[in-house]
Amino acid sequence: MAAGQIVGFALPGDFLGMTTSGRNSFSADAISAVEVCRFSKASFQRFAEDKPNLLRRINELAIRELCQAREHMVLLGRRSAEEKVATFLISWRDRLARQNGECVILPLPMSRQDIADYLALTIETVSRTFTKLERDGVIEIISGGVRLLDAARAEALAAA
Amino acid sequence: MAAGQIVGFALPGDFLGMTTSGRNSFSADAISAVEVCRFSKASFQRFAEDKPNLLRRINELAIRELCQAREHMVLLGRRSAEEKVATFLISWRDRLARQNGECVILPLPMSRQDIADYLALTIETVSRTFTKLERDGVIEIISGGVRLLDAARAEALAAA
DNA sequence: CGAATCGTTGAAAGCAGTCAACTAGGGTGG
DNA sequence: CCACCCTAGTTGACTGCTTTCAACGATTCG
Repeated sequence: MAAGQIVGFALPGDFLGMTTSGRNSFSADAISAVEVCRFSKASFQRFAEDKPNLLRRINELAIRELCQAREHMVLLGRRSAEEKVATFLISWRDRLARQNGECVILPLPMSRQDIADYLALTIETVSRTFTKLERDGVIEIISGGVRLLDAARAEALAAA
Repeated sequence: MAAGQIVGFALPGDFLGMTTSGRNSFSADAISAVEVCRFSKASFQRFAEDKPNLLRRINELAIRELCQAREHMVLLGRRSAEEKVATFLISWRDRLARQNGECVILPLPMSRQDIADYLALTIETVSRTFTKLERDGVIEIISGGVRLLDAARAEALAAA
């Protein structure tokens, strides 16, 4: 599917409770092998019925996602292609780091089209921007991902 | 403050529980006279402690906001200035209608700058787009708002 | 080896941003 | 009461970034 809007990439352990809601269809696709735990909304609700701690936890998750969504709005609306891509790389790196520890090589299992949809860019602009970042010595494009050569510069672009 | 990001406009009765969260500062400003009920997060949490119905209700609110935020992402990333403004006008009209019933005259108490920040446009583009919509007979610009002359066309632009 | 898909690159067009001038209202102080 | 200023909004000319359209490489799979 071309030119959709991707609102996020999930990593192992992530909770996707809020992605689909009635007819407001947001769906979830897999870009690599997945194992999922799935609950029906009703039975989950029954399960959580008398567990205020769990409910509060879910609440916090929703609020966190909401804040992220709002951060992402700023990104979509106010940042250049280069800043978008840099921000994407840095936050992707940080999320991976939280899972596997620090690393210089960033695997990017999603397609350029997915990145484009996530950043509200075209696939061509994403590609060009990757190339530009490589020319500038910020990254090196390798098969299935990138090597982050100049994290400081990337962070500067992301923070901008 | 110029060129910020406005994530929403609140109407009477709206719940702003999720707008500020720790250091992720999103703030709320008033553009007309307001009456607010304010709870500290802690005491509200204590109050809601043993009321799963309330917690679930809050949850639904958060999820609704999250979906709206995602819809808004699509708007910010994928729509032209004209579509953005039309979408803003239509959804603003619908929200007003839910409060006061149908109306042709839409009061716009927020400034052009606010609209621009909400739609991730510049004030000039917002102004030009209003003018264009007026030239095309979709709206008439009046003091403090607009008159919606051709709702169908506006809706078409908004749905696009 | 072809076919297909994904990614890269180039050239051109278009939309929104930037910079700047101008208008209209609203409030203040002489 | 009027001159002045200050802000909000409009409009114009121009630039520039991203998109669009198109061709070209690279990799995979039958």
